[in-house]
Amino acid sequence: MSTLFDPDEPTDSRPMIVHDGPGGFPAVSTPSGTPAGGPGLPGGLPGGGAWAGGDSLLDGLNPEQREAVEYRGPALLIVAGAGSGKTRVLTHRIAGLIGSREAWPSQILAITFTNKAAAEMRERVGALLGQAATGMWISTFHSACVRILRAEAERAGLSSTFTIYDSADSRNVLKRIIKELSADTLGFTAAGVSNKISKLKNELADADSYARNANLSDPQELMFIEIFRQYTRRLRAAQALDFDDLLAETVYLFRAFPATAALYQRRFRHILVDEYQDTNHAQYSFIKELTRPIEPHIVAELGTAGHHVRSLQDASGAIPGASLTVVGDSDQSIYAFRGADIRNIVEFERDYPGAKVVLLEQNYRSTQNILSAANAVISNNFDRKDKKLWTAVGDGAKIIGYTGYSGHDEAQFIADEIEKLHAEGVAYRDIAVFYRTNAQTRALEEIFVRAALPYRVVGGTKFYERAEIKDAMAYLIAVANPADELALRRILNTPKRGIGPATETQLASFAEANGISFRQAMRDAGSLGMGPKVTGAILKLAKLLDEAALMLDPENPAGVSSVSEVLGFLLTESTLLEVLRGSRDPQDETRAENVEELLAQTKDFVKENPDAGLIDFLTQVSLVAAADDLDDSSGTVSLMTLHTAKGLEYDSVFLTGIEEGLLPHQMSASEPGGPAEERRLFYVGITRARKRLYLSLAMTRAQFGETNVAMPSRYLQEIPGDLIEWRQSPGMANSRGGTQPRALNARRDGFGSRGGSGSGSERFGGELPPAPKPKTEWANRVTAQVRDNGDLTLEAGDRIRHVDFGEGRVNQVTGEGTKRIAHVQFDTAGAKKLLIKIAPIEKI
DNA sequence: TTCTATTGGCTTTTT
DNA sequence: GCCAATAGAA
Repeated sequence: MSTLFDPDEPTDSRPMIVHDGPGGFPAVSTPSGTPAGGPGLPGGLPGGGAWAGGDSLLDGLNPEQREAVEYRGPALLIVAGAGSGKTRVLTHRIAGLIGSREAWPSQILAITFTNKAAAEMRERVGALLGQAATGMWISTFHSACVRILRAEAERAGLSSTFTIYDSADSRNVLKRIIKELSADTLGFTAAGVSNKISKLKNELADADSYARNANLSDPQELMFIEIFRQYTRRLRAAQALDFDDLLAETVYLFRAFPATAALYQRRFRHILVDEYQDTNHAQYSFIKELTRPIEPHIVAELGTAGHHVRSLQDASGAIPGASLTVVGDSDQSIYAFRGADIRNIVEFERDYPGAKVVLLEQNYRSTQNILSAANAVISNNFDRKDKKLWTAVGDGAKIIGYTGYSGHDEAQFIADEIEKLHAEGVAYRDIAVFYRTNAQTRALEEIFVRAALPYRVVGGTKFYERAEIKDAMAYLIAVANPADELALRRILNTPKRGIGPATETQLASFAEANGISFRQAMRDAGSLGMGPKVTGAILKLAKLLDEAALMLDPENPAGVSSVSEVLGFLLTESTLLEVLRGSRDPQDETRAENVEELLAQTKDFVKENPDAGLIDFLTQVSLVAAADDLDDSSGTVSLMTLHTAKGLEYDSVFLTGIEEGLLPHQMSASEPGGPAEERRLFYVGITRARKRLYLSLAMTRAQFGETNVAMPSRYLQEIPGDLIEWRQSPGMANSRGGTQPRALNARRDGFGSRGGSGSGSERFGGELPPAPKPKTEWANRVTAQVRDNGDLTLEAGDRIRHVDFGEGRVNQVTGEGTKRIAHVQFDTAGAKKLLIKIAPIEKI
């Protein structure tokens, strides 16, 4: 073990202890102590010699991957097809930079889109380097920005305790503004405005810059600008930033204060960005600012301020821009709707002249059949660089296709197939079901619950979006950031304390009239002349918050309490938990459990981050994403949207709802480039599968409680027919139950009539789906009502009748209480597992 | 003020 | 077919 000098934080230079890592990191200190990156350093790794134990970083990499790991220069673009091992390349590249002593860990900034990707990268770099990984910034765009903004809050004109508003919070604020301005009469909705503002902020526009280019004679435009202004003002007043502000404010900060930017430009010498195709303009600018060279006079300033600059300077006294590595695949760009600009990656070479480009096309994930399907689909997108994924692992199983009569029938097929796979030894955790819209989960969940299939929905209504969690969090936010009016209003009458909207308005106008904060107005409620009961309630709440704030005050002689202690105090004193527990609404029981879960989470947080405070906890919660809480070790099938599936992989993948109107989605049709983006989405879904891929659709789809006819997706015919084995093709599904006359359908030309290769005529049975009549004869019709069989007892040998599957014999009963499962051999429908409590069955 | 009943509006994807 | 917002009654 030895002590190395490391120019760690931009504001101070602390020595750092480097331990011998398990990988045998050589703890040899360089007396000069400056492996500072940048030009002038010898390229390449010192012959793998930096790696004890002889296992070179390059072992097991193909030539292109090696090149991507070894290349040294100002800019590198790695075009990485799906499953081509890009995370491996990135982590090895980072490990190489550090292992060869070209860079200190603290000089590395690796950016990903999700916390999960960041965690995985951190873990893998850690495995390669051991403890030496400490000090690196491996984080998402958003958390990197939060970190910078909190550190530089004063410069940015913010409180370092600023709150982060999620989209629901923003919409709440907008809703109030729209109501106050009566903008709803002009057709403004909170969601619509929120979208537009978000788009503008992603383009680094604000209300003023937008107003400059707007047509001011248009009342709609004028109103929008007014809403935008008010919104900005209110967030400022509440010391709050929305998601888009985090990026934009950081860029503004860097542009306004070159010396502040220089701190980070000096520190981060190697910047790596994952999923570059999904960057929007703000994110692009953030990276652009960070890689900007530092001018000599600012370098001199830094030097005088005691920052370590000498070894970084070039002949002119400037510090050259950091080296930038970006990884991406324009075929996997699926966030254009959120402002992602594919040009960022397409024009990278023009943007960073002299950039090196490495192409990774060998796929290590999927079988050739899956890749062929993916290639075939994506090749229909013109204006793309041709790129063909290939693999050495062989064809593998065919893609399985299935057309259900309804969404429930489709779900039943999936449940059955999953059980089959499981019986063959595929673990549940290696199976995933993808869909385009969250609404599709309903049918899947209904069937999965009945089939007693262990599953979990990734994303969807997230834990932290639940009302009761937001309530509890609002208490914490109100303590951390007293300026946050939104949080205060939220908890004002939760739990019910008799403070209605009338009182709320009174408080707000009192605050405005006297130029005090809402919180102060609450403290002064006594002088408002309201009823004693209401006044008392307000004062009690204000006192509670003040007491909680005191618990966190570093000046408090009683010592500083932890986040969990404060939350526990707030929950008890506010009686929030007590009220939920005592409620007669059965759902409140779950809500109470959720709040208790939150409390448990704060305890874990405190344990894992002993030095972190309330603000750190709130930040972490604000930035967790859907895919982040994905627990790989859990033995459950994962359900998620195609969007959250990006970056993940599973042995067996079910792509559901491959129908017109769903994929491509109705809404995308009107947008320019919409259908192409939807195709990429389909491509992303296909390429998640390692061994088995299932494509399923339904002939009718319930939507808004009405069943509508669904047509096979146009993308389906782009897959060569011989790659798919149809268990039930759209044509077969259609001809079920005899030959009824077929309705001519608009999409006829797409299917069957086109001469496909080989099995072309097989593909959809040659004909198109008719408009199916909602008949009860369909298999697996599921009634929406939740059945309750009460304490129906079954045991092996019993015969039962199932609404859909007919009669069968119970082979075995497993599980306990409400989770008892009957394993039934049906006479005609085969073997099924059923959850006894709710399955539509009766004993005979 | 709070609880209940009814309506209306809605669904694309998310850091 | 669900949720949230609204209106009306206690």
